[in-house]
Amino acid sequence: MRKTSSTNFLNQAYLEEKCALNELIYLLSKRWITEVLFSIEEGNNRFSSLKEDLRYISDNILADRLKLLEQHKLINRNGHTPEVPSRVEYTLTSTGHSLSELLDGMCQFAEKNIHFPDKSS
Amino acid sequence: MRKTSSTNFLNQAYLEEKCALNELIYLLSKRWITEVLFSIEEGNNRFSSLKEDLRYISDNILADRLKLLEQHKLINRNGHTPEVPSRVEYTLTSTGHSLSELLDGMCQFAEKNIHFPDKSS
DNA sequence: CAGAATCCAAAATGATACTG
DNA sequence: CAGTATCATTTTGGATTCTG
Repeated sequence: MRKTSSTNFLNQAYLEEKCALNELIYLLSKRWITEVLFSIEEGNNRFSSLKEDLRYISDNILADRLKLLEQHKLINRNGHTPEVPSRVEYTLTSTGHSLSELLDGMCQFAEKNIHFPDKSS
Repeated sequence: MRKTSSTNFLNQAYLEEKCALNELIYLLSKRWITEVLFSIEEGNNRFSSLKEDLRYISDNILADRLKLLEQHKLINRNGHTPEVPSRVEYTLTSTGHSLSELLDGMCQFAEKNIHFPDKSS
């Protein structure tokens, strides 16, 4: 739960309102979220399959990221079949695919242009 | 100071090593950093000028972001003139300009394609 | 002016145990 | 299988005070 009165919170809100870019970056900055997106794109569309692919992710984080991606309409969640117990499938939406392409571009940019210093700061 | 032994840290390192994209996103996710970049591009090339433009930023954060941008060679820091006391100027490098353009593209994408849910989670 | 140092508040991550 | 709940750890942001 977030405190809606802190300067910390207010600054975040101010920046997100100022430009949608900040909200997109805020989403992407959640750890593992791009990996989850890519992994689903590669065909890992089950919770367990994703967990296996992203070895070091923990349950609650994966669940949270899936929820976030779904809320932003980047993935679809198909489940709720009453017969089979808990069989859920995730797939990318068209927006999800677009984002994935955008990220590919960013990745190329990053590899070409960004010089990464040592992290001794 | 970060603990280099925590799973938290190790996962971050793992992701950054896996793809430069994650390192770029990690940089961009630092609050205010894109605003600082844009503000410098718009001609605010002094510490005080930036502080004025980005009303709610605090000194230490601004200083930290400038340092980060410099380390990544996205901005130049011209100062150290012994005559004038503490007159420092910041300008974008060519990579900084490229990044700014990339971010413009991302911003358009964000405004068009991303559906932002309410934050009641 | 352009920060650096210190300290506290807040948020994100992750380990573990549990559930329908 | 696909999560949820709780808790502790780690990291980040920001207010304030100080300095060459």
